Amino acid sequence: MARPREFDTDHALDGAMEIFWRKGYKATSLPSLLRAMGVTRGSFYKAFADKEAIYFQTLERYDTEVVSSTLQMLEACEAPQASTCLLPMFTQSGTADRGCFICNAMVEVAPNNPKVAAKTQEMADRLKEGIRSVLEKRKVGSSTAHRDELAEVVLHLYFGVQAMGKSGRVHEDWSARLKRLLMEEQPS
Amino acid sequence: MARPREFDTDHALDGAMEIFWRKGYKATSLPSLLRAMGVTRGSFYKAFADKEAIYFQTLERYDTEVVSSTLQMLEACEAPQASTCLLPMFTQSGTADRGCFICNAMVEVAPNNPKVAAKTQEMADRLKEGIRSVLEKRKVGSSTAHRDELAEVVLHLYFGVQAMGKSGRVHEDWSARLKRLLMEEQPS
DNA sequence: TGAGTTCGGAACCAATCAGTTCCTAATGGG
DNA sequence: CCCATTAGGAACTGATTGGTTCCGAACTCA
Repeated sequence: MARPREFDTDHALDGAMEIFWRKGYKATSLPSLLRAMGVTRGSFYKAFADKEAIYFQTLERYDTEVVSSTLQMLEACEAPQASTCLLPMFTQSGTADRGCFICNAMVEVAPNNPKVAAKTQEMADRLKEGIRSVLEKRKVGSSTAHRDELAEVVLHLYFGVQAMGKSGRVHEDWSARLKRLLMEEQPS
Repeated sequence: MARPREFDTDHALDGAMEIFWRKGYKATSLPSLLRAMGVTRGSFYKAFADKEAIYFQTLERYDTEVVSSTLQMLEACEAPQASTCLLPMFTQSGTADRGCFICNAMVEVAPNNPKVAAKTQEMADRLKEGIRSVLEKRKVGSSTAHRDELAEVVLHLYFGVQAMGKSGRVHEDWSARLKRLLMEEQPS
């Protein structure tokens, strides 16, 4: 019944995610957000409550789209060395110059938004689990506990790379670093 | 000549650094910034140009105060194990709940402010040098190149910890992790 | 003491902020 | 075909944004 939407919700959410990801929460004004979504003010408030609510929805979307595909990539990897599977997470080619949305949300939004804080932690935990699984499958490290510790270290390294990457730091050879970190290669 | 300042510039800068550190750049409104500095509008624009300029000055202050004292702490450390010296960087007790100002600046401000990007990279490099020096002094690792690599890894871990800490993640035993990372202890 | 200079602070500025109201257009069910 | 319901969008809200203007007060130096 009644008049149907003229815009595609998923497409609008993608636009919102893109601009929040690129410019951050505060720096994204409502007009620019609407432009990115291809939606007018009236429709926006009818369909998505308000700015804070849609930000959270874009986080959820990042989880189901970007994080999930990363996990699938890790799961599908058949390389003998764990470092080979994990390396794509350290080459920012996929995320271009926007960095990692989770990292941005953690630093800018999470401190004064408990829901965002909880969601980002949940996503980080999913990533860690994916990393842990890669290590487990290849029996990297000397025990389950050791693998868990290595996964935690790799996860923190990932966020460190993402944070520093936003200031334009060039990433050198993480392939070699990961290999040595995971003891797949002797230090030179 | 002429009327002297009624406020202390350093004290005002400290107030500015504190609020930028805690709330970020965009989220700090001018009124709240002035309140934190204990300065009125007129005096503010006469003494500090504008919001962007004073933000950069607080970054410089963070460098000369916080970063420098961290480096001194690393330099003065006489513990036999490098991990013991580096551990304080991973316990957020010093920075409380504000995280690391450099990390915040990298993620929120650097992408659209080249001066801030360059400054944060410079500070990160200073930190890395401090870490490298700690490792060098104790001959951690198998070579100078290997020590440099480990310093780079520890630096990235530091920023990862800071970023994730802002979402409230609890930090577990980095002491043990650092020990094993720097090969000062065998994995369990 | 007077001239010159800077400070402090209130008032003011246009622009922008997120969010609301309200009316018209479009649609599907009965 | 008509009515209930919802979308679209312009216009408007009050609050807040960062920044400027201006003037009297306070001070130093000659």
